[in-house]
Amino acid sequence: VRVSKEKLEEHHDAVLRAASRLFREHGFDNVTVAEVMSAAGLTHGGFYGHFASKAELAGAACHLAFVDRLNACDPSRGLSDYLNRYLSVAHRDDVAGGCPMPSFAGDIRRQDKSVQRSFAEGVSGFVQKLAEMIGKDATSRRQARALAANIVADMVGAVVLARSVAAVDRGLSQELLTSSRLGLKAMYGY
Amino acid sequence: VRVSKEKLEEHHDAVLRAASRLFREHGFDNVTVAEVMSAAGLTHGGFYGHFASKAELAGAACHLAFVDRLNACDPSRGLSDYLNRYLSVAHRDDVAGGCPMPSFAGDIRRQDKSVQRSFAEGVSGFVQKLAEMIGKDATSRRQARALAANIVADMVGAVVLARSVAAVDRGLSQELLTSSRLGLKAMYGY
DNA sequence: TGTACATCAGTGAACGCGCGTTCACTGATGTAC
DNA sequence: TGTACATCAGTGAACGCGCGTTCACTGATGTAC
Repeated sequence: VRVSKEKLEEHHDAVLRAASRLFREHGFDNVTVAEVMSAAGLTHGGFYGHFASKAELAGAACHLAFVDRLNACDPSRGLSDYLNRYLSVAHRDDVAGGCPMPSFAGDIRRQDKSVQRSFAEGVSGFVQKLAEMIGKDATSRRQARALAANIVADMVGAVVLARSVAAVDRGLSQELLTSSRLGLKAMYGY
Repeated sequence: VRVSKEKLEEHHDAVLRAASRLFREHGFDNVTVAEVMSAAGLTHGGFYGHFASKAELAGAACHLAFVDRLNACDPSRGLSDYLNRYLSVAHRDDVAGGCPMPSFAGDIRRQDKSVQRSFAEGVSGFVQKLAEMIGKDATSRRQARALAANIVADMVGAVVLARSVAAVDRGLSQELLTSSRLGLKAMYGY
């Protein structure tokens, strides 16, 4: 059932987008190739016409997740606004469409090196972007980068932990988000 | 090959200890029952004489990891010393014997409810313990708890991220640990 | 422009492999006398 | 204390099931004339 070149490209994108969301939601190893293809409206057999392996898809999906997230972020709204959204219940509960760092950080060590490189690039880029947002408020470049790295760790840790306990201890989950939100504001607002 | 009651108890403990380390190192779903039993010096068939299922083992192993960690921690050495050790390269690289929060946080959502409860209890207890360490230095109980929650998020996020990029970007991994170590000291030392 | 044919994206069955769990069996332990 | 037997912790083969990957086949696309 050959399809036109436009359809072929659409299918490729659909597979990649479906994978990016499904991998974030359930982790690389808990999503089957068949599930990704089905979410893209195709059958599993055709997968290897689009990607050489599941690992290659994982790398591409990880990269796409970071790119999407960086593009969606609007620096002009300021750091405070960004932290509020990142540490919100909405972001905690939108795992599939959320930041790839809390989703992938725990699993990435067990993935292929290429996937790990894709992830590390994303983390580095994210720290850099945050450092630039901070940098505007004076301080040296080194200090901004160090502060950014600390903020990223706090943000990611808060969301990872808030998600991990959300199903069994709603209050603790909320507390983790709120405490980091307030703590971070007190910190970078010094 | 029936064994004595003492041996039986020893075997039970050995299985639990092996599971606690292996699960922390590789994640619940990436360790087989056979591997746990083998690490305990037994064969896989005898497993169901000790535990009703792999999920039950996961819950018990998670609980044990938190208990071991809390017992090992010495509050009298102070918060600063504790942070230094938590955010060290040694702790980053000792996944099997390290804190269960960075190891389990990402996977726990996909485990049985009983395992999630065991984890949430551990997190809550950890925050509480940290709050008590902070509480000594004056401040109200509520503030101490909020500060503790933020510190925990930062610590866990830094270790999770440092581990996730360690294999492909040593410098970034180091940077994340160091930035959080310095940032946290500046914060709780205010 | 219309026709004939080669190409190849997609389909679904099948292959290997690994894992959680079960089970018949073994032989040392613990107990009843 | 010594003996006979029931118990049961541990063994290893086997069962079901799921998943990544392969492959023969299909039929629409794109191209050569």
